[in-house]
Amino acid sequence: MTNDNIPRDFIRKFIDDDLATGKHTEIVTRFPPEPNGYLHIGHAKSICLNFGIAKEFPAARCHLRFDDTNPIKEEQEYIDAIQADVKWLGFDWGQHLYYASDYFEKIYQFAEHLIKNGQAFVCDLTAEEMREYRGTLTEPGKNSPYRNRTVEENLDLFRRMRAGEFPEGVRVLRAKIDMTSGNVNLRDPVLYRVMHTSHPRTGNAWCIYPMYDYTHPISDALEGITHSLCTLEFEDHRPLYDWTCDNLPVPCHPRQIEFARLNLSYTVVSKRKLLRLVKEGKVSGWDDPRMPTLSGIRRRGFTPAALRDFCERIGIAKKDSIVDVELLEHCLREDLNESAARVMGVLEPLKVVISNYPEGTEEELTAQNHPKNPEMGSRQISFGRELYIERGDFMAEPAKKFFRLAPGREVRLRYAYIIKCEEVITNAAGEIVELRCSYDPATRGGDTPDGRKIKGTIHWVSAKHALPVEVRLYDRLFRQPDPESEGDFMDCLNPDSLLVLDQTLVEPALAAARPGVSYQFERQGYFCLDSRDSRPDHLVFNRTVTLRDTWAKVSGQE
RNA sequence: UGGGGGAUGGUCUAACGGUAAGACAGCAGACUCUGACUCUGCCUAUCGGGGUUCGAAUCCCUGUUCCCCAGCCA
Repeated sequence: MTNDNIPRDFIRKFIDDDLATGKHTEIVTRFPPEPNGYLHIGHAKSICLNFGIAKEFPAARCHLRFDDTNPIKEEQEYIDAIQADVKWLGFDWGQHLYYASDYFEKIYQFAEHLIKNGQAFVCDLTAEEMREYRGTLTEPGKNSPYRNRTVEENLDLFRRMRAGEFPEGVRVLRAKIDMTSGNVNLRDPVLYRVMHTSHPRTGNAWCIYPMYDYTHPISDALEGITHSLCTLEFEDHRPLYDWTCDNLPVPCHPRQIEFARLNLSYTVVSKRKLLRLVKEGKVSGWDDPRMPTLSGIRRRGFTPAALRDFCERIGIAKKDSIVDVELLEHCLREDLNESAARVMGVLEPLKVVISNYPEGTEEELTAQNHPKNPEMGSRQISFGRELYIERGDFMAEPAKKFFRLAPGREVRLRYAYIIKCEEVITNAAGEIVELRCSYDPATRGGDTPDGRKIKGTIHWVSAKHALPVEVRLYDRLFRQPDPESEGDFMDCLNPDSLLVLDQTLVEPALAAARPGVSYQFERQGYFCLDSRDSRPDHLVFNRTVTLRDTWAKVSGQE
């Protein structure tokens, strides 16, 4: 039966009921993107819902259908990218890949059916006139003067629309419903408009294209969709969805159910706004690792498993909400903590010379690839007289509760030795440029045979063996939790959302890193190779997310 | 009286007439060769007012408040 681990949201309960009452014996959902842009994390919620249901229920499937009814906005590039994103998220539509454009002929015939039944008419009102006739939210509209054309005239005109006899904008096909309806969507909505535009899939076969409200229920019905899930703003459109199914000889009448779209704190999730970020150069593109697009977060190092877990945890409801990004980060850390191999990388290096370590010698030490998972094995790391540690792991005048390196203090070098800071070397400007330390040969591997407690353990790299790389540190794109609410969202962009470090030194083993594989730089965070800008002679790593940092919280408060 | 939909801790989600639950965040502590992970404990909620009931987040009335809708976009 169904998976007990998945919470029973109201949609799944509807489906449970439909199965229990025998209304349906199989369940069919669909994910219906318009190929006019890239998928973002909001789409992930819908994908996980629709494809998730298909996976959970015994006889169920989910279709991927492109809602390609507006050729001026749609491109093959997006069709390809969307499929790649859905696959990456871990879902499979099998043979069920569809396009609304595949149904154009049927949709057209249905339109003639409506005309013949006196339920649709060709209207010559201009766009502006139609707006005037539509009325307002509080005042009813009035009938178009063309509303009473005969069936014959409508049929003739509509066929000539199809034949390309009219320029764009002069004639449309409208449903004949009710111009006085409180629901504006029912005030004789447009069904077809003329567009002398080539379509990515149908080419120049058509110069009239059906509208979403008319196309969607037909597409759903033709595919045998049982539950047509969409976002809240389509709630008002449901009467039209139902009207369409009720008045056409379609094979079934799917049930449209609406749920709240995903909003995330400190980010924007709307194609229009994301497009603006791209167009105004605030980010490097749709796949900028700071973007909430699937291509962006994939490049950033987010994992499909973390995304799926996230989508499951946020639930499905009808309440407008803003989910805390920290939940997303939590899901990510939880997944990455399990799977990422540990490695050492020094983001901002400070040179350390081990004064009592014999010059010209080096040795190999053993480091665990994952402390909680021995099956991931271990590796050898080189140790020598000259090392680099993180600048932030040394304080000339240590703050209270700071238990890393400071003058006269001891600290453990992870998997290596206990060292003690003997001398601090500064340059003419007074900046610390090097530390002279001594090491305790008895503590090889990091153990303390005498039982002494060393509170601090820090990461390091061997100066001689370290690999210089570029590292990109990302922070949230916006400074406000809800950038969409207050004024122009562009005004609260975080100027520090990207920090590029070019002095970073990492273990040489990272030369073999590949995109899509995450590493934990111990004590720093999770990183992955950048799939776009990294080159063999100039590796670029993206920081996916930091580790939780209690110390930053403590020290930041003082 | 335009139409449609919502209101449960800081955030998200459960409970569907019977002890308001979980997750995230936060706080305090334990553990630790990652100030990570893990573990323990704590904090904080039913929009207001009336009713019905032995008993209401849940049912009724009323008020408040938030969101969506006037594309030949989806």
